[in-house]
Amino acid sequence: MNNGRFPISLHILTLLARAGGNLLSSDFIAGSINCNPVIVRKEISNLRNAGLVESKEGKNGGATLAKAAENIMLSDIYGAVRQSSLLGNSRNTPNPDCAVGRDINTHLENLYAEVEDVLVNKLHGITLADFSRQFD
Amino acid sequence: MNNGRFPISLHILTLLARAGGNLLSSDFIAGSINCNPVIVRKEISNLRNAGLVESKEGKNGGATLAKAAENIMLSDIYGAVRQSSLLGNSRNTPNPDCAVGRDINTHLENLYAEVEDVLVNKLHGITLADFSRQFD
DNA sequence: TTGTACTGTAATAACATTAATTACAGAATG
DNA sequence: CATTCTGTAATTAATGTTATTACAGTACAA
Repeated sequence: MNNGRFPISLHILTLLARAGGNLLSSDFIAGSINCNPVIVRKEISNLRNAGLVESKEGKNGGATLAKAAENIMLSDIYGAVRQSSLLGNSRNTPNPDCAVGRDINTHLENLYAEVEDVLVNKLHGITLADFSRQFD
Repeated sequence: MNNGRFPISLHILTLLARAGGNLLSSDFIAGSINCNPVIVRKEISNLRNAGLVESKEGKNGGATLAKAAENIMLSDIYGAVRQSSLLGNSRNTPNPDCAVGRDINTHLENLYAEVEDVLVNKLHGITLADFSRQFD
C-alpha cells in the first residue's frame, strides 16, 4: 500500500467526525486535504460501500458519518482501502521448476496473513474518535 | 510498500540459505525469481550494505549469506528494503489553515510508528532459517 | 419551475514509481 | 588472456496513481 488512500480516507473521516453531524462537501474536504474533489468523492463512495459514511446529493448535500466515531475502528478504514498485500508482491510468477520458486508465493501469503493479522489487531484497538480527539 | 523489494529480497535470501554456503550467481537467482539479473544484483547490493549477504566478483563469483540464517530476522530484511511508510502518505501537503490539515501529518506519523512497531516485532520473531525450512 | 449547488461516475491526461534493458568497466579464475 | 562473473549508471518500458474534464442526475430554494 504505497498510495494515499488510507491517509486520505482517514483525513476525510476525521473531518466528518469533527463536523458534529453536519454535511461536508467534497470541495470543502478537498480543500483541507489539498487534492482534487473528484478524488474525495471517489473515496467517499468507497467508504459508503464500506458502511462508514452516508452522503446526500443535491444542493446543500455532502457527507457525514454513518455511525458514531466511537464505533469506527481504524481497522475498518484499513479494510475499506486495502488492495495489495502489505509487504508487496513480485510482478512475475517465479520459476515452477525451482523448489523455492514453486512454493514461495504460498509461503509468502501465509507470512503476510500472519503479519497483517497483528497489524489489523493493532488498528482494531484505535477508534476514529480516539484519532480525531487528538486535534482538539 | 507496494513494490516487490521485500519478496524479492526474501526470495534471494531463501535461495542463499538453502545453498549451503555455495555462491549463487545473479543469473541463477534471477531465473528462480523470473526477473532481470540486474535487479537481483541491485538488491544484493542493498542486502550487502545491510550486512546480510556477501558477494564475490569475477569468474565463479556470486553471493552468499553473511551470517547464519538463524541469525537473520525477517525484520532485518524489512529494515533493509523499507522506504515509504507502511500505510502510505498523501502526495500533497494538507491545508495549514485547517485544524485537521495542520496537524494530520504529525498524528499520522505517530500512528504509523505505533503500527510499524507491532509489525516489526512480529517479523523479529521469525528467522530466515524458519522461513526457508518450509521449502524442505 | 427554474437556477443553483451539490453528488456520482466515466473517460482521459498528467505524473510518479517500478522494473527491464542496455552498456560497459573491473575483478577473479583457469 | 579469454571467459565468466559482479557493480553500477543510464535509459527505456511498463505500470500505477492522481488530477482533470465532462456531464448526467438530485435536491433545494426563490
